Amino acid sequence: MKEMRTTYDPREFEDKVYAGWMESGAFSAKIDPDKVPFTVMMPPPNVTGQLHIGHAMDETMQDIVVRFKRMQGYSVLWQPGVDHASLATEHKIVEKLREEGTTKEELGREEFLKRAWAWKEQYGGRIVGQLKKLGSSCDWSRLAFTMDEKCSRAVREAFFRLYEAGLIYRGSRIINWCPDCKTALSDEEVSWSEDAGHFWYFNYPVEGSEEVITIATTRPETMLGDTAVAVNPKDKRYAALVGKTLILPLVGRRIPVVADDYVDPAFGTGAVKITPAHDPNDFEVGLRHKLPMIRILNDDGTVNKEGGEYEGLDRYEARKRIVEDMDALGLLVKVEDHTHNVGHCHRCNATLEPLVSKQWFVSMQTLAKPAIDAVVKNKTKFTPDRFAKIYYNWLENIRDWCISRQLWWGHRIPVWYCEKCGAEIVTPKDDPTVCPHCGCTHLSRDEDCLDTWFSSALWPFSTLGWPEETPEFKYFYPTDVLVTGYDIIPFWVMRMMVSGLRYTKKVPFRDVLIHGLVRDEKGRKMSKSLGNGIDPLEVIEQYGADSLRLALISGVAPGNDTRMSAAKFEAARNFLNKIWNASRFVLMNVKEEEVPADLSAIKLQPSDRWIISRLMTTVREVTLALQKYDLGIAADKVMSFAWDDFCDWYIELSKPALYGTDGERKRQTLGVLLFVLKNTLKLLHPFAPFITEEIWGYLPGAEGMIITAEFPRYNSRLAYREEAKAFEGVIELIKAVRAIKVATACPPAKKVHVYLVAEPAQLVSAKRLVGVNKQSILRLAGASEIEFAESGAAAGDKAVSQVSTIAHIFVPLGELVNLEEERARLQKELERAEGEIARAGGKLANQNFVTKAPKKLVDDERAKLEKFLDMKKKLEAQIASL
RNA sequence: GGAAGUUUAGCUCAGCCGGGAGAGCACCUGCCUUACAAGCAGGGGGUCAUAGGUUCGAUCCCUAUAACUUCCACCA
Repeated sequence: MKEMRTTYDPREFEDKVYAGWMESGAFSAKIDPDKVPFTVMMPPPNVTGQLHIGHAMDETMQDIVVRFKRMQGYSVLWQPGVDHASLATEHKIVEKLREEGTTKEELGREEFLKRAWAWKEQYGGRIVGQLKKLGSSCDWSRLAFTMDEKCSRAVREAFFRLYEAGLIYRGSRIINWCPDCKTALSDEEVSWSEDAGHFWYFNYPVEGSEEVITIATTRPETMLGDTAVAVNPKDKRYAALVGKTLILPLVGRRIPVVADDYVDPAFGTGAVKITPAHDPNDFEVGLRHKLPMIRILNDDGTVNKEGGEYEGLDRYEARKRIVEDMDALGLLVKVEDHTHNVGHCHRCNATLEPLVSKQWFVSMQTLAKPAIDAVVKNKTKFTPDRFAKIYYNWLENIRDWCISRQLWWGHRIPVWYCEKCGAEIVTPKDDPTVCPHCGCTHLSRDEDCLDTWFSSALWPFSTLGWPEETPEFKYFYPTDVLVTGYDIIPFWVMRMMVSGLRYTKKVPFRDVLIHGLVRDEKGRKMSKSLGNGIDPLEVIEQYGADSLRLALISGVAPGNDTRMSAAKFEAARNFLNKIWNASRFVLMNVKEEEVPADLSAIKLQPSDRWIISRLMTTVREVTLALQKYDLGIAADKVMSFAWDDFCDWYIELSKPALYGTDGERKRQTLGVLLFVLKNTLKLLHPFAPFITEEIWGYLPGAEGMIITAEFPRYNSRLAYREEAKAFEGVIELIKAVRAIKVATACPPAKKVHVYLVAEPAQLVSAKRLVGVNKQSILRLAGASEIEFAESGAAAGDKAVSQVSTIAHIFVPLGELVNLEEERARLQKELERAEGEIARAGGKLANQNFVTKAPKKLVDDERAKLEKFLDMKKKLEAQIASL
């Protein structure tokens, strides 16, 4: 047998262990009619992205669930994949081109796409390697890409179906435009921030009079596109002006004064300039009053030919010039500081321009209804369920989804236009060559791409081959659980639900497990600009992947944000070191011994039954917690069992047997140690897969790999309830003696003689329990001898005592005892007992409690009262004897 | 303006069905006890944000208040 290294060093084996899993085929999903499928779709990270701590948490949670289910015997498919991330990726490539001194327009579409694919090839594998470092047990042979053939086919089909149903339309709307990325963005892609700006007050002269109307604006340059000024119909100040015509300064355009409820008379001057082409509200006003829409900006944010003399200026330059010019004309009334919410591009952070533009939209309202119903009817459940409310909130207030992007990297919109008759042609599969309306062969394809999320929305079934009814689709769909952060609900969860129900008539997943954000130790979001990001790969390098995983889930409640710091990684690493050494200890003692293979061949001692009982309780708790996706609680239960019960108690208790002369007893104890260790490792495996697999390889009689071993099952025959409870008395006894020694400043190395005085009724069982465990008790309590006596007098005058469940403990400490301190200590004990008596007595004196509370509780209180009354009596006697 | 969340030990956070408040870290006291000092043993520390209510009984349920966080809306 190989020897384990003396220290836990994850770098030593993690890569090797992962390679072993890959080789074994343990990750590969199989269609097995005899098994129940369990499917998880990995949220596809950006293909050229890098693993960050948020991914690490998301992946860890999925891997825990997947490994648990795999060990439970399900036929597991964890489908991995990567996303083309249209805007993010294109943005990076454009950046690179800029560094090279060129642009995508100069390159042209074809050449640009070549560069993009090359970029994807260069960085596409990076994230996959990083996921492997983390231990992700997904089926890599099925690695999907949102732009691969399968997914593209699904995108095409989905678009076709929606188009045919009239749910995709093309129209002019105000959209969020990023002048840097030169594309439209969906509402969800806008990030808002409070920016310091100004409020400029301008006078617009009334035609044919000396009168003026004062408006206020935060974006003076948009006045170039003004086609009206609006006031509230109830506003008496302006009533006379409604219907009059204004002369738009600098431009000279004649524009009307209109009355519209949209205007708040109390805000600003109560008169609003209306720029229908550059503001969503103004757009609505424009529609209501049939105002012209004049777009004044080019795609790059410069003023277009509508701007007259301002043409070609950047929007901010134009703003400056216009304010100066208005001032020169005496039409600038005043300037105020003003902070307001401004939309920014979530990719490049440029200030967005709302502008009117022709885009493709999906009408969401009819699609949203089934998605709401499915959650109402519990076909899909959110964990924690409060996120269902967030989900409803979104879907109930949904607006149409702008799906076209002025990008090249992505799924090109599958719409062709006939150059002759102008017909729109959409086909489900093959590209059209002839116009079905006029027979013309001059067709041109729409230049734009689809929003990345359009393909992501199909992920749960496009990866399984939909629209084909593949065996995979039939077996693995619908999927079981989707794990993602709450920030992705509107982008992704919602849209998958909508598309899943629309195309497959089924919910795409039965459970949605939502987690929070990983923050830094001060609770701040991690960001590049703050430089407070934690690189998961560095953590893996320093502490190992298992430590990272444990740190990410322990002590975290579902859906809550969590703070990460080196302290947490260290704590996790320390725990794993404990496991490593405990295993090493067991193995060191096994050596050449013939250890019984299973429990039935072992004559179990009280301590054996106690640890097995604790193991069973833990198995039940962990299984339950995992089924409820309470991963933090599950990890906590395994860890405290492993450390507190197994390491600190059972291993210590077992030492006398291991170091003793009774070979049979030694082998039997080793049998129990191995049994408990194996089960502990299995319980721990979903959380810390590497170390458990590595140790598994050293264990005698451990067959195969732990990754495919069966997850421990609760066995009621091994629960040993009564015996375990009785054994707790031994633990209490040991603790009591230890406490006495510390409290009396007895040197740890000095062994004490312990006398026990038991109640006659308990004497026999107490003697048996103490007798069987005598050597362990002596060792753990630091005692030289332990014996039963008639009374405390046996311990002599200067004895210290403690009341415990099994017996009243007396320890003679001779000259070491400081009588004053001992009296104070006992007095404190007495006060505690009296407090308990008062509490229990008070409760029992309450007639309402006695009659209305459950009988068991009342009985328990009575028992407690008696116990403490007895304790009080003994303590008083002890104090009196000092 | 709408919605959700949080408030528990010095810090970070757990706490399932209402029935004596928990962990890790930090702190204090001892220990290099032949698996582990990344460790062992013992210990101190909490009006469970505030005020009401329901209940025999509330950290937990209800109402209100306060503080903080996040998402949505986006008055030019």
